[in-house]
Amino acid sequence: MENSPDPKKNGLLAALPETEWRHWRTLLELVDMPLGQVLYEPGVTLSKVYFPVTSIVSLLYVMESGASAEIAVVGKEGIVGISLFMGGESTPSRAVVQSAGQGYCVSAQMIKDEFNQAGPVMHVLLRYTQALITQMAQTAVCNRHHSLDQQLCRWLLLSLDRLEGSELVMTQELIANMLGVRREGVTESALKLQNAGFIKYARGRITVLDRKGLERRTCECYAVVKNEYDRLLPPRLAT
Amino acid sequence: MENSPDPKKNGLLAALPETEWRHWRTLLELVDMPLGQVLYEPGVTLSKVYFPVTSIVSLLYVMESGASAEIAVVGKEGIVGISLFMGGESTPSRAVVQSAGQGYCVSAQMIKDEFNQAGPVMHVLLRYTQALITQMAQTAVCNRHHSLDQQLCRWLLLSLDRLEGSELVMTQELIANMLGVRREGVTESALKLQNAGFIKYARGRITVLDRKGLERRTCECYAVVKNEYDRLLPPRLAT
DNA sequence: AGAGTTATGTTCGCTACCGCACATAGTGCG
DNA sequence: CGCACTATGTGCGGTAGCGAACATAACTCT
Repeated sequence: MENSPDPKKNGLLAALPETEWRHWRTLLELVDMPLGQVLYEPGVTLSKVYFPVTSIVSLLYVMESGASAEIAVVGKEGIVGISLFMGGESTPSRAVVQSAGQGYCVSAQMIKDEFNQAGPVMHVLLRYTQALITQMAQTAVCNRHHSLDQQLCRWLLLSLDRLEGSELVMTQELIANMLGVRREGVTESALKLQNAGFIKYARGRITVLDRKGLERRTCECYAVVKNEYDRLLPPRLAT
Repeated sequence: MENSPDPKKNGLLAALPETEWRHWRTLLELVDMPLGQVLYEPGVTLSKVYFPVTSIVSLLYVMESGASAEIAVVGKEGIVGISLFMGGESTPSRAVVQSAGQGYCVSAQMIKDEFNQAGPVMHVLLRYTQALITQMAQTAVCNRHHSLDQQLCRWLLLSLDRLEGSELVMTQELIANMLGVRREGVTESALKLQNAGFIKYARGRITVLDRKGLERRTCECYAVVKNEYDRLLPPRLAT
């Protein structure tokens, strides 16, 4: 592909020591990840893992009724498919591309082999997994206690952190699916944010105008998660 | 202590291969775990891990406002303190003994050493961690979509699975704290369950009379979690 | 037995969100 | 241009759970 993004734009790949890295380059396959693509289904053994670079992936659980709820979101800081190295090989949730982009793909066998060498790769992946756990835990807390307004702010901020720029391509309908609420509810909350001058949007494009404003309006959950990611996966002197 | 429970009553300890086991016996220290004991606090580096045997431990997040929400529950199937071997050494949540009992305690250094041998101990712990992740994820889903009635059933069943017998020593006030709801709400839901003949209770003692009844009334979340624990940690030919 | 404490039961007004129905406005495509 | 489609806006009745205040009942300690 003409302009492949640097694999080191993915935080986990960037965290590999130089010796590991030379080996890994050869294993990585760049893939396009279009909106809505399902990376894995509940209960199905994974065959690949993905390191998003410009894409964002939602882990979500879809109920028997068809209603859904996002459990966590993975972007350029992480990896999709932790159950492979955790040993379960599958999960009850589904991974769906929430924001189109590219990522690097590695086969199940390779990631397992690398992990099982029990070296730095393993330790990075485990620290990432702990950060992911914090995100899930805080999602549970937030779902319990916070208003839709606050949750929308949190969600926008989490997405923003995983993108270049300040524009999200994302309909309110989709956001509602992720948050597990009504589309109308998202419309109302989004209006409030727009009227406050924090965002502006039109037909599936949301532009964040005032990040600090969102941070002021959201609940503590965002900061808890952010701090934990920063603590566990300190940004390297990246590209 | 006169009548120490068999350490192998803990599912993870029971899953150790015989060779590991002979070594481990010597590391385990039996401890009493009284109701309300805090095993770790948010952000504090853990110094021990706990393998509950007859106790149940809640992992919960306490908000700035003082409100709380349970993230997951750990009993004789698991271990309290995964952040030690995951590499973070601490978490933003708190671990509190929800049902008094005993457990086995191992120092931080020992569990890390054992884990870092990258053998069967590590693999068992990681599979357990994946099961725990599923529980957290499902808690998030349940908090989003299900009624207090259903959540109470789920909570009772999760506790029941981690105890001998069918009596829980637990006030409605405490349950409300765990679920992150009002005490009055728990009273109302509990009344419905009592009127339906599923449970009976009085002043901090809840007796489950009809487990199947609870299973019928709860949401799918309970079964999802239970199945995942059974899949990831198949019961051995234990004591 | 009596007093204080803890656990549970009940009521009331309030709010956020739901489900539904429908209105409006951009966008793409013939 | 005009039509169909998609995204967003709005109104309305219903309800689950909230916060607060208070009632009752059981257990504890002296």
